[in-house]
Amino acid sequence: MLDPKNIRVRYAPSPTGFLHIGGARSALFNYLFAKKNKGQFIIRIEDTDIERNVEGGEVSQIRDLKWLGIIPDESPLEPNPRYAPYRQMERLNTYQQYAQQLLKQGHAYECYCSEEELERSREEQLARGIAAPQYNRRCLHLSKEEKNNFVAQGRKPVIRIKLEDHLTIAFEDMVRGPVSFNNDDIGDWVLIKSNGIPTYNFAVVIDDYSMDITHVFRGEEHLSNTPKQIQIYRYLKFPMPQFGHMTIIVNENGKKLSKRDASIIQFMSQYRDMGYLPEAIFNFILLLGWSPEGTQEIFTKDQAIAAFDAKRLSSSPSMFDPQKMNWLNNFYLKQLSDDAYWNFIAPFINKAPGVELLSEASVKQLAKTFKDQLAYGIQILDLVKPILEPTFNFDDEAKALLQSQDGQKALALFIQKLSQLQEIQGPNIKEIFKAIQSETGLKGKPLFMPVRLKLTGQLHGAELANIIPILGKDLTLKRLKA
RNA sequence: GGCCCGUUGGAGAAGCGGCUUAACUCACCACCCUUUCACGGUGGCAUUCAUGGGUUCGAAUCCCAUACGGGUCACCA
Repeated sequence: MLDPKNIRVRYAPSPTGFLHIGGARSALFNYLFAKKNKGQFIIRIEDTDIERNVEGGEVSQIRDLKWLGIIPDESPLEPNPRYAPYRQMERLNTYQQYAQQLLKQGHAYECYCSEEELERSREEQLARGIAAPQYNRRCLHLSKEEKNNFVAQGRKPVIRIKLEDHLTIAFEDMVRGPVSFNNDDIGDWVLIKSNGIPTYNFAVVIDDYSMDITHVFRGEEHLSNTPKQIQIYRYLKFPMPQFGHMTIIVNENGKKLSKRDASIIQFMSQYRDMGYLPEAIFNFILLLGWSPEGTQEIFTKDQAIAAFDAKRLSSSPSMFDPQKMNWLNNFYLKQLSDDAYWNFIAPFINKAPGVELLSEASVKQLAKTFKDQLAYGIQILDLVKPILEPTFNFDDEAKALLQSQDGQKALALFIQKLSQLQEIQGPNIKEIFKAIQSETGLKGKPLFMPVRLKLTGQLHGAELANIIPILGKDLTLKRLKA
């Protein structure tokens, strides 16, 4: 029996791939809804497409979800005995049992049509001008003899549902409001495939019922599946959960993000590998298709749970904006303590070519220098390159500065003063520049740029007073004299 | 094509009949800070809510039509 006071929701991925943005978002909103209502969030694995399942799909999905902070109360790895098992391929008996019941009640029938026959019928209908061809019910009233004939031919039947004709199926969608479909636009679809495995639309109903799921938030692509499922609920007299269909996330062309879409990085593991913080991704997808009541944009997990309200889920599609994602990640990065930041950035910066020239303390300093502008972890490699492994391709402006009398004078004086310095520290470097300025009257670009150019090959970059102590006296002088 | 859903600035969006000549955030632009870059700060950026009708004293907000976009029509989920 459904207990309306105990909210149970689920995220039900098929292990045909790794966790991507769309999946993470479905999971997130289900999770928030559960936690907001003190209910349970469940992960169920829909692995009935045995052809497309991939190795490690299930494990990585659960791992990546947990990384994001989306922690299941129940999953194949942490089952509640009352509801286990959590993989559909382990629940085959249950589906079979209900399919037999439907068969007995006359709400389903065996169909022996071959793929070719189905295809032919489809083409015929198309030729007759029927826009949405559907199953022609050829096998609806098969005699025992006809069945035996098919079996003798070695055909294996599927089980199809017998839809109630002319039935309008209406429901209240938690995101979209009232929605209705007519059964006449749907054909008798397959419940159990000829290999004995249920189709998605059948298995979800049985599972959502068996697992006492009360609310279903899923992607818009399932909206037109819902009437099919509701028909099963009616036949089996199961209490229905509430449905809410969230919009899809689209790419910059306005199309649904497909797994093959190269324009946007969409797998969680890729974001993790690139150095995005789980909190930032959590926060980012939270705001994709949902908005809070006020103007708050930064949400911790607990704040998100407290603020979450399914009524504020958007019904128009949203585009994934990598720029805002970067902004958010940078925001969270800046919040990190120095220690936490170092723990985060070390694996990235330690891969930078040339890093071996520096002591760990210097590398730490170097990383810190870029903390405020870093969008994501591996970006540190680009930022650090001019310092650790500069290339010297000077443009005209740079050449002019280096060759000018003022520039050469400033550079020479800098080298001289730096050589005499005992301890290289930021304030000392600043003092040297000040001294040169008062001795020569030079300022601005001619004063600073020659040193910067010889040191990093760039006209832009982090403050010299920060960089030079990191590189140390020897390395600095070597580059300046080169 | 049938069915279903959607349409507020470059992006995410608030707005739910008068308080709106439309919040907030990202991006963009300008200025300030600054040797430069970045960070930070200040300001600018939709007289208009896809279009056309209607309802109303009054509409982005309600209704209808059109256009455009998307989802779905499998023995995939």
